[in-house]
Amino acid sequence: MKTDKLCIRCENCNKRSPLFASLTDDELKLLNDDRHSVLFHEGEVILKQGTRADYLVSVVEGFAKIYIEGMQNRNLILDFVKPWKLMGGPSGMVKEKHRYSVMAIQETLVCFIDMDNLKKVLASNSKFSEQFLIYCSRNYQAALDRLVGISQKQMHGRVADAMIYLSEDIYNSQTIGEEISRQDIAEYTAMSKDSAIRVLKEFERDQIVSLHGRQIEVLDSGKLHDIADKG
Amino acid sequence: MKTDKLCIRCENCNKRSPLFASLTDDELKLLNDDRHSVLFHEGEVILKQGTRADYLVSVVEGFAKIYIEGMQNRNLILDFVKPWKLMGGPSGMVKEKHRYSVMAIQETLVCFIDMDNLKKVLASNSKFSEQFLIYCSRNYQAALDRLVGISQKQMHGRVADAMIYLSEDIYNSQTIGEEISRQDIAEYTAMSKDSAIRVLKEFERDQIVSLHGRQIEVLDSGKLHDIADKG
DNA sequence: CTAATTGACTGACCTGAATCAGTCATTATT
DNA sequence: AATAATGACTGATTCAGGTCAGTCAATTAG
Repeated sequence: MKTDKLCIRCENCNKRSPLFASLTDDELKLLNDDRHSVLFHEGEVILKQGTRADYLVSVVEGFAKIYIEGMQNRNLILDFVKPWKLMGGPSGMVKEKHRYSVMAIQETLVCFIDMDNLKKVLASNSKFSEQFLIYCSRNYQAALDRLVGISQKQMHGRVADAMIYLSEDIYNSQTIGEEISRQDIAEYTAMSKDSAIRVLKEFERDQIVSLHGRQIEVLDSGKLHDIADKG
Repeated sequence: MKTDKLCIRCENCNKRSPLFASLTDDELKLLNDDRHSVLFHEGEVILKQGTRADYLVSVVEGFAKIYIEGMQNRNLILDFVKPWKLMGGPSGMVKEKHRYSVMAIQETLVCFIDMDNLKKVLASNSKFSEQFLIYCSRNYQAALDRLVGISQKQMHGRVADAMIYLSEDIYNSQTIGEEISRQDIAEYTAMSKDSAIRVLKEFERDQIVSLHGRQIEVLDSGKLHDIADKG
């Protein structure tokens, strides 16, 4: 980890979360107190499940995954994150331990914002506080969607969901980059790595995707949506 | 549905959610505008998935279940609710459609609070707004816990979780009341009704619970926790 | 009082998906 | 250059859990 990137002060930072748009300069200055930014390399843990949630973490640059370390060393990937996703909020609000870990998938620059300062700003700016609440609501709704998907769809549907999510929401492209491993797909879809590989291969056989090493190209997004809807 | 119960004004209501404790009389008066309380009978739908989320719903008296209507007519019960649980908040904040339905399991009295009034109060009272945010965070964390439980535990562990939750958090008693059907347990644990029955019978055989019709008595809470932890 | 319905329960069967034991290709190590 | 390690991939096997068909007891309807 090095800290030599130029994320000096919140007020000037053009990479800040759009959520922070409604803040005044003074409020940004407050968030800037005790704030520090750190560059993480691929595979490094940005935030570890079980540690005290003293900071709100903002992804400024790069790519990471949020995952829960469950039972018997099985992980469940909650989300893949790019700028400008905030993390640690929900746990931070209740000053508890983090319920998930975050790991850099690529070189990733993040900002650690002191939770007490965040709370002060939330108290002083009701517009911001409303937006933060909406932001948390969306996280909740996403969790509910995954709950239904994981509990009611079977492998093909879940992999289709993952392909759709990755290509449409994360990569905004037909091709899913090679930073996502088969293991990641398995942990995102709550299945074994072998099964994930099998399903992907079947999708390839059926001309739904084409596989080039780790890279996945979506060929037939329509069919993908069908499979995702059918379950 | 009838509305003849004596839930007249928020300011005097001793049954209001403890979350509302930090509100002033004026703020309660604001929430009271357009507020209405309704009594629902067993089996009646209090809140229907897909309808516009214009109200925050507060359970004042009774017992209900929150569930998502998923694919192929399968439901997933998110939670059993007693007073003074609030519902519809997260969807309401984003003025979207409700992501879940709520059905009365027993005769249940609920209060519908206008979402715009709630937003005004959230904006005016930062203490309340913080508590509401914490409340939403807890919902989110609960969803994450269920996500891990459902995706990583197998039947016995999931049923054990359900038994623990129902007896320790909902009923505060060794015995789980007969208003919970086997189907409910199946929908809460994301498994088929037949499998739920099977596991419960096995628990009875192993002296972990005893079954009297629908009523379930927890005999060995320690063993239940073991099973829940092992998965 | 009988017939129909409902929900708990059970055994037989079947299938989706995990596990295991490997191969192969690629990258890292000595 | 040889060796080890890693990750994608595959087929065979195993098992958890869903489905189905049906019984029984309790309630409801005619």
